[in-house]
Amino acid sequence: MRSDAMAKRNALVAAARHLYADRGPDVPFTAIAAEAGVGIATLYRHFPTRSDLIVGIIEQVHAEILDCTTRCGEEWDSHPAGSWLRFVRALADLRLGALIPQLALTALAETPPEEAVRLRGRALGAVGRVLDLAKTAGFLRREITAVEFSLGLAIITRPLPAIPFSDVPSDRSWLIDAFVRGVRPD
Amino acid sequence: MRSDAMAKRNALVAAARHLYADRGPDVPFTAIAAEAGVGIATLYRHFPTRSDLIVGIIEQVHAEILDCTTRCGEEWDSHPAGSWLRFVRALADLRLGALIPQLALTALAETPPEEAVRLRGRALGAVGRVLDLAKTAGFLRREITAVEFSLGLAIITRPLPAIPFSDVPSDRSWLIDAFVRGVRPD
Amino acid sequence: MRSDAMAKRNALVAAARHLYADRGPDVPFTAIAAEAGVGIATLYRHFPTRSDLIVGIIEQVHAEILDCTTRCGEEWDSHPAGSWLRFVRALADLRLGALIPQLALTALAETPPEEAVRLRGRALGAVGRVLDLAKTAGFLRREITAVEFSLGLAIITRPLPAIPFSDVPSDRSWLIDAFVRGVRPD
Amino acid sequence: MRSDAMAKRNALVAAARHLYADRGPDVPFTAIAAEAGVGIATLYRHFPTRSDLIVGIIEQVHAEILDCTTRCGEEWDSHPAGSWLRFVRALADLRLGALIPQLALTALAETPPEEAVRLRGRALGAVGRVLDLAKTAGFLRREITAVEFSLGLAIITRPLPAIPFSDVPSDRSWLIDAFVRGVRPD
DNA sequence: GATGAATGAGCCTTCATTCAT
DNA sequence: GATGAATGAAGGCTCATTCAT
Repeated sequence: MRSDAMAKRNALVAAARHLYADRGPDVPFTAIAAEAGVGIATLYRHFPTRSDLIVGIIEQVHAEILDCTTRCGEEWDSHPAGSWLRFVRALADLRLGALIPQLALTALAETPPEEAVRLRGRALGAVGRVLDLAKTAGFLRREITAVEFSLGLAIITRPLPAIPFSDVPSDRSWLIDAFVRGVRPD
Repeated sequence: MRSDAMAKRNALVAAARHLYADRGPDVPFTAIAAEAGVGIATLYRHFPTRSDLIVGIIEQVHAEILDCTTRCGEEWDSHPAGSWLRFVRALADLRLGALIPQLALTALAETPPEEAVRLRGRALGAVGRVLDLAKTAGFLRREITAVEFSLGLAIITRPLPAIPFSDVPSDRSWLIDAFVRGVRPD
Repeated sequence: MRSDAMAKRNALVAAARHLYADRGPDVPFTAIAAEAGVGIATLYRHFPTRSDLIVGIIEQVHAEILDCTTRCGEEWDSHPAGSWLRFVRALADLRLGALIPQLALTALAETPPEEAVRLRGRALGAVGRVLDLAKTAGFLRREITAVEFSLGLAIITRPLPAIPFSDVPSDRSWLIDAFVRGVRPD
Repeated sequence: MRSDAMAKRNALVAAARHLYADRGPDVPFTAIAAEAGVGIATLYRHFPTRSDLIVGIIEQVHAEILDCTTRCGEEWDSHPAGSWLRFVRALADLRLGALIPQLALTALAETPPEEAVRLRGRALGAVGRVLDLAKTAGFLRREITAVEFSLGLAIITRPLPAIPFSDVPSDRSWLIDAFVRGVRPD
């Protein structure tokens, strides 16, 4: 039963992450529970408050960010330029922007959960070390901080709600590439 | 009496736009009516559906976009570079991003209102003409379309909900400047 | 419409008072609204918080307490003993006890509503003046305060939930009479 | 193992009784199980229905009532007046009133459990015998029955929810004393 | 034409109860 | 036998929308 509960917990985090990214911050909890295939009360058992659910997502994202920075550090020396571009695109693929409104929600009622603060600090540190490599290699302006860089990437990858104009491009790699060029020193 | 009604209509549009930009997309209709100083039924009289209110806002925004393009066209020849930068920043100041969730809402129920499509087309045309000047002057990559450019600007100016971390910079001009650099040809 | 709204407001207060006394403090708001013949949202429009509804009831009760004290004061001189007994029984008939759990509820979240405090003070003052007459006439021990007297009466008139034993007497006048005797000086 | 189960059963009854008296009738079952230091399923194993738990409490209370009546009977002849007063106060200390809402709950679904009826009858009989002594000694009016007397004591010892007025006295011995005086013959 | 009162639908949250381990 | 995870049902509350004045 312990492993079964863990599976449901993971299903809930996955469902929440997917639906938040897909349908915006107003997804009903009932929809998350349904997507995960569990009852609403099960969601509350695993995540008593909204913050707890957010922290659950952040834990996943945190691990994935560390994957990105680790891989980038390993391949940096052999091909810095390609490594840098892959790093930024990999970070962008995490769709960090989808988490912004959730983080904001946790703020309304209280101070951010301690665990979230800790994880965020660690991730920012790891990203900062990659940014230092990039600054040294001339890929990144010296004045841009890890917070700014991450926030910028989050902003331009923040999911748009479905927009009723067919000519709106769904691919946003052009914007990411522009961001990469835009943060380069002159 | 006609002018009185017109004043209330304008007050409603201004209130809606202000509150959407300020408090996010979840502002209750009652709050909009209250901000405009009218009853809720008056809002419904002027704007029977949600889309009608959005169209009302779009009309205002449309006029302001045309202001930007017109002014930019007038000053272009004397100082193209400064004119281009001012244009981008002026567009950014319109905070087009604040409208995105509202536009999305109108999509859920129906096809976008004809009037909105018409206005959007006109604005995109005017922006496109400025972009052509910029492309010729070497400020903008040829492959970037008016839709992409506008959407990019909207994305990076989309209001963030309040975030519970004090180290997040509230000023976003650095991102706009990075965008301007990033859309430049190599 | 104004008078119509007032009628509904009164119906809500009456329904709430009746159901609180009859079914205890856990009556769902839906039941109160249904008893008053209005929708649930109408209840919330008239009484945005639980406290507001309680205050509404207290206003009614307050007026009735003042009726009791006034009448008692008028007839006192002609027949003090009968007047005193009638006064206590009339107070008991108000079933003040039914309000106790409600007052407690308002306390959990916040300090008691100012209006409630004011009305309570006035009612206690009026009751206190009658008690002074009773003390002088030898009907009441000197050490018993208005608060104690009222609370005692509230306690012994607090409604019981329906109890599944048929031999439980529903009439409680014997207890009230015992109270009257018990507060007399030796 | 039998004694282990018995210990848990007793812990559950004690927890339920304590929490009902302390936090009111709305205590969740999970809180009772937690207070007793067992899982929720264990509570259900020992007490399949709500009535069963109530009966468990009644058994304890019943034994304590018999203690009171027995002791009172033993000391009656040497000092009747003191014995009577001690008896009433001991009964009051049992806080029978705290059980009233629970008894009521068992009534909603069904007829009272047979075991409860039997225990109640025995306790009422024992109390009745003490009351007879008191009537003979001139401490108690002849017309007051054992049910009335017990109910009266339960009513005046029923726990009040916390009340938000600081001038409300928490001590209620004055009311019990008034009750003792009030039930005396003239 | 303007007002705001009334309404039902929907989401959030808790709790009693059952079931798999 | 004991545990605690899972569940649906129910109440609290808000909001978009309609109607009577």
